[in-house]
Amino acid sequence: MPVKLIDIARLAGVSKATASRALHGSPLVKEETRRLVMEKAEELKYKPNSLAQAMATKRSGIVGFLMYKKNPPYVSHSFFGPVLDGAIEEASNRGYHIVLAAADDMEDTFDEHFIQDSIDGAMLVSFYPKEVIKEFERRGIPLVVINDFVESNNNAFVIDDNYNGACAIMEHLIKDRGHSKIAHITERLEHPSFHARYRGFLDMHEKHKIKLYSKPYTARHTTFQEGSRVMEKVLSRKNLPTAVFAATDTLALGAIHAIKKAGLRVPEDIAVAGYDDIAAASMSDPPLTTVSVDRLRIGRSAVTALIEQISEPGKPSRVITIKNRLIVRDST
Amino acid sequence: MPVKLIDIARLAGVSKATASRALHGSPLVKEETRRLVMEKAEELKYKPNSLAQAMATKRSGIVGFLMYKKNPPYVSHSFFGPVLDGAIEEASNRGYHIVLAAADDMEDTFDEHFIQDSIDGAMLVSFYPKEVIKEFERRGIPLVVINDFVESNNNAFVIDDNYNGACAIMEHLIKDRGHSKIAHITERLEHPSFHARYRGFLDMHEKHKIKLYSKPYTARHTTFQEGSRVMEKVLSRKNLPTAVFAATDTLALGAIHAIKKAGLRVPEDIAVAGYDDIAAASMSDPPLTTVSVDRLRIGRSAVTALIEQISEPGKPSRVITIKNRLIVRDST
DNA sequence: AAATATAATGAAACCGGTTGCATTAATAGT
DNA sequence: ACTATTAATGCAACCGGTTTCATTATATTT
Repeated sequence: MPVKLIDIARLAGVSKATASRALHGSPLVKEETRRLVMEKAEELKYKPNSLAQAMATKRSGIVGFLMYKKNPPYVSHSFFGPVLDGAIEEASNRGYHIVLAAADDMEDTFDEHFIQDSIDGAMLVSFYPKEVIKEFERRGIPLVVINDFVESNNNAFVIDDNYNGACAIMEHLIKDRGHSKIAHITERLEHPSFHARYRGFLDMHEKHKIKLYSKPYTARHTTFQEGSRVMEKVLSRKNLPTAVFAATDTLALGAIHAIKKAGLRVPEDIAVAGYDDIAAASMSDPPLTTVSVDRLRIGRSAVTALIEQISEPGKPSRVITIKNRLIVRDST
Repeated sequence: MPVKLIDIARLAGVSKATASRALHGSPLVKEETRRLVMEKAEELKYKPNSLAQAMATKRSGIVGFLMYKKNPPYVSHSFFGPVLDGAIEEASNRGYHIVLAAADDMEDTFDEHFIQDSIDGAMLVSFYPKEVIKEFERRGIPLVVINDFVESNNNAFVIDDNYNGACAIMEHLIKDRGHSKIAHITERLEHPSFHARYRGFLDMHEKHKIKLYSKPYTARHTTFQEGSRVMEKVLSRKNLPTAVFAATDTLALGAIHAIKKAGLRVPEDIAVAGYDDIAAASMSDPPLTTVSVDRLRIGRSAVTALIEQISEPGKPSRVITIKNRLIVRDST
């Protein structure tokens, strides 16, 4: 039923080969012939079958956006969601499509029917084990990793400038607001992002010659409840901090909740700063001071980098750092 | 380089045809042959090329998740995000993949390279014009529409039970809390969801014999800022309401912000209820009373329904209503 | 005008599977 | 033992494009 290449070829009185070439602007066809073919194509509203095309060219125009199945939310995650949004936008502009996949483990990742051979490349978010990255490389699938890094040869890594963001927050607390007893609430420090933020936390203490208030408090997950729970632990100490730097906004919002519940005021008694600038950060009471991570840009850059990897196979690995911005609101 | 069907066929000493049939458990092959083939396939870790397979069977195993380009955010939207999450989960369980597309207008939607002929069906979120839905039907592409409805023959519609949710909120405000001056903040009433919520608002007035406080206040978009701005208009009246029913949580949170800013307390001076139960609703101060819309389930049901439409072409249209739940928190 | 170079075209193979139909092997019937 | 069925298998066409290579039409050179 749908119009096929052979249809317009016949109508134009040429072969499939010529028709195909004409539509791709090959210099091998006479200008006159090309016009004729295009005219007919236009007339019949011909659209090439993308599967057949992918089959023949070994280019599907599809890239994968891979998430870890362990812990939903996937795309409704306050970080991944906007990243995906940016990726969609960029992909759409460049004629690519994004297919989503959530896998349990490495084997699963590559068993995924479509990953196997039908995508031109992939983006990895979440915290994938290093071997997965290696396996992509082994199979020669172009890959871009978001917010993680591992030594390798042919990948791109798009990373928020966590260290500088954390430094900015800390200098704001120390220099602009004069704090010197600052608690740090974070999640798994093994993760590069949290680790970099922690390093900023430490280094600014050193730079401004103030001593640590305490070791970091570690939440089990990045949730409001955990932020609240961990903050309660902080509040149970005799010696309270005057400020809290939470490694994510979600944790920060939980912390604010706990502080208010304890009858203290934010920022008068304890100031709170977060990281990410998620939607809820500007809607909280008080609005949260944080670091705005340009997640849309991360997504866009990831797609851009991926397309580069695709079109220049063998391109050496590189790290793309996305700048962020301190947003001072009323919580500090 | 990758293992092809012909490879394992040769290794097993059979033809491609037999190999293919063996792998699909066709009753045409001898048990013994099948075992041999499967063994070889296992050995070489054979994975069929999904594009070739799609090409031959005219089934790609891909479904589209279509969004409107007009107003990002796409997937980071507090409603669409979780819906997509649910869809991912269900699709993943059933061996389907989801490809994302954002289009500007109808033409664009169908020009989208991949939509054309490579997806088995599609889900429509956002507020698509009716003609788009008709066009899908005309082309015979299985379609599921989320949160909208239009008379048609072969589609499924997955819709939150907006009317009952709104009634629940209103009865809570009226009966449990004794309010009788209730303002309604909403967005474009043309949209079926908002319209149904509004009907609930009206009908409960009638049922409980209380008269309307005012006409609905309409925000230009569903944003915190708009919620706040519109609430300020309400607050500028001499005769203040004792409660506000906002058609979305985002608007409700904006309203709370405006109320607090005006020096009034929530819920003591003015109670506020929202709708959706987005993540921020439980993190606000005070935590928001709202209707929990099971967006994950909406996404899962959409995929389930879509797969049904795909496997039973010509199946008549139906509406699938997803139940919701009143969540009473401290804002009322 | 003939020989040679170059521009356009088409036939056919290919991408990697699935499936209709003809054919051969195995089993059943008499 | 010989034919009639039925069970297994393979050949080849097909899905809808792209691309190599041979071939024909046109232009250039002498």
